[in-house]
Amino acid sequence: MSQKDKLPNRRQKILDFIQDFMQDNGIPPTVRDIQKACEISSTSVVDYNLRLLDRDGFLNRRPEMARGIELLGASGTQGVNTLKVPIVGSIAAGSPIPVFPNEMDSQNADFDFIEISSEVNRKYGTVFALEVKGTSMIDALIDDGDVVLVQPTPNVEQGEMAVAWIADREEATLKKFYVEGDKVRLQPANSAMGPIYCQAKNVEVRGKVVGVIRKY
Amino acid sequence: MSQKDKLPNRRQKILDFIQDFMQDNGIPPTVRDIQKACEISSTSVVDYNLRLLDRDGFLNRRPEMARGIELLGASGTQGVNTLKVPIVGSIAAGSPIPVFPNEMDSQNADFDFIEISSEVNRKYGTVFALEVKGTSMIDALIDDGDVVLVQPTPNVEQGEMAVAWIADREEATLKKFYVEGDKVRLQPANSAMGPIYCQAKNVEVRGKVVGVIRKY
DNA sequence: CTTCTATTAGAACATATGTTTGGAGATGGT
DNA sequence: ACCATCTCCAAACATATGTTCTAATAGAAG
Repeated sequence: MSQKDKLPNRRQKILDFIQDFMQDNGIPPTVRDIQKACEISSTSVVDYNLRLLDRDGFLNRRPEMARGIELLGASGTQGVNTLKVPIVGSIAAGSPIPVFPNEMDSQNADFDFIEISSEVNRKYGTVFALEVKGTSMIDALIDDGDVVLVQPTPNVEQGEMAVAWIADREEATLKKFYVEGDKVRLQPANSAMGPIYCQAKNVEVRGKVVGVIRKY
Repeated sequence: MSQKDKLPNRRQKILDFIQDFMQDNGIPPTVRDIQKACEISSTSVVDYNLRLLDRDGFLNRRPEMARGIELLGASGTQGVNTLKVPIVGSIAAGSPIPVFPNEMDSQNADFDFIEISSEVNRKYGTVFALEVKGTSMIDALIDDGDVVLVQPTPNVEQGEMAVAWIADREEATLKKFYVEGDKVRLQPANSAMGPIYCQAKNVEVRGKVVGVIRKY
């Protein structure tokens, strides 16, 4: 596939910050904004990393233009205030997860969509949606059939709900995420189900849950 | 009310250009961008007019910040496909409910808003939102702090979640609704709480819950 | 006609911000 | 060890961009 080699830490941090900054301020940050926020010693390092991010297609840079950073990655950086988020599939403990929306073009008719306000997009960046199958997260008040909004990010805090990919099983699950030493505990929110323990390197966090939508 | 006095030609032109520019480029223009586009002889004139536009509330300027223009008003922030629904208040078993949004004008700053997609509006008509206080509906997977979307309607099916107004108590509650003969049973979704029985004519259904939104 | 305010002008100024340069550590392969 | 490559660093550099100063012009008000 494409380069899904996890982005270098610093570059990921830069990307995340740009996204945050644009959510908060509506305009892209300057090189020096990034420098301060990511605690980078020199603007040239920022420039260097931005160039690579540009080369690898994560963003566009408009030369010699103040705040000339344009984030790429589908979901249009501006304009319309409603987004159609693909419900890329369903997820439950033990069920396989389908393709991931890295190169998803919104035209693809194979998926259902859910309309969300761009407020979500401004706040979390590109998100996708998964329909929850089963009641493994019932104690977290997430029911069968609910739709969870997932922000694709490898960074999850202790105890946050996350979509985790377990490499050797080739399956994804929705669980609360805990790092315990070099292992990872994937905790269902269902008293009838036990946690899963994995080697940390065997688990890849695909994103975290930022919202739940239920329709009656 | 405010100055409907038509905006001076030049200032209108500037506003229009800023809007167009942001539409096309995703970021605000510079003073000099405006100067060229609007054929203004000097940047100081642009600055002058921007200051007035700022003063009159058409935009915000962030001092000494490149491209620090932020359009205000209906023009920029609000899109066609998004609605702002007032969160008219909170609701819980036993709590009084505030004014109802019949003649609510969206200007009223007393309320928070939640942005929803117009899809909801198409499907259910005008809806309003209530923040849920307490855990009286916890068994229905509605937690404290969740926001429920309510469709104002007197017609509720057996067992649907509804906002009920109990006349003689002068209070509103969020409950599951059951008609039993000439009485009405208002059933909390919390095993620790018992149902309320009322005379049917004493209960007025204000609307039913059509959705739940939760943010983490 | 004065006086005041609103607006325009041109130029210079101050700094915010993108870009470049030369070099130094890492790290991995040969 | 040596070389290649990636990454980082400090400092300068160039210019993009917001801001200010002074003066001129046009109406409106008195």
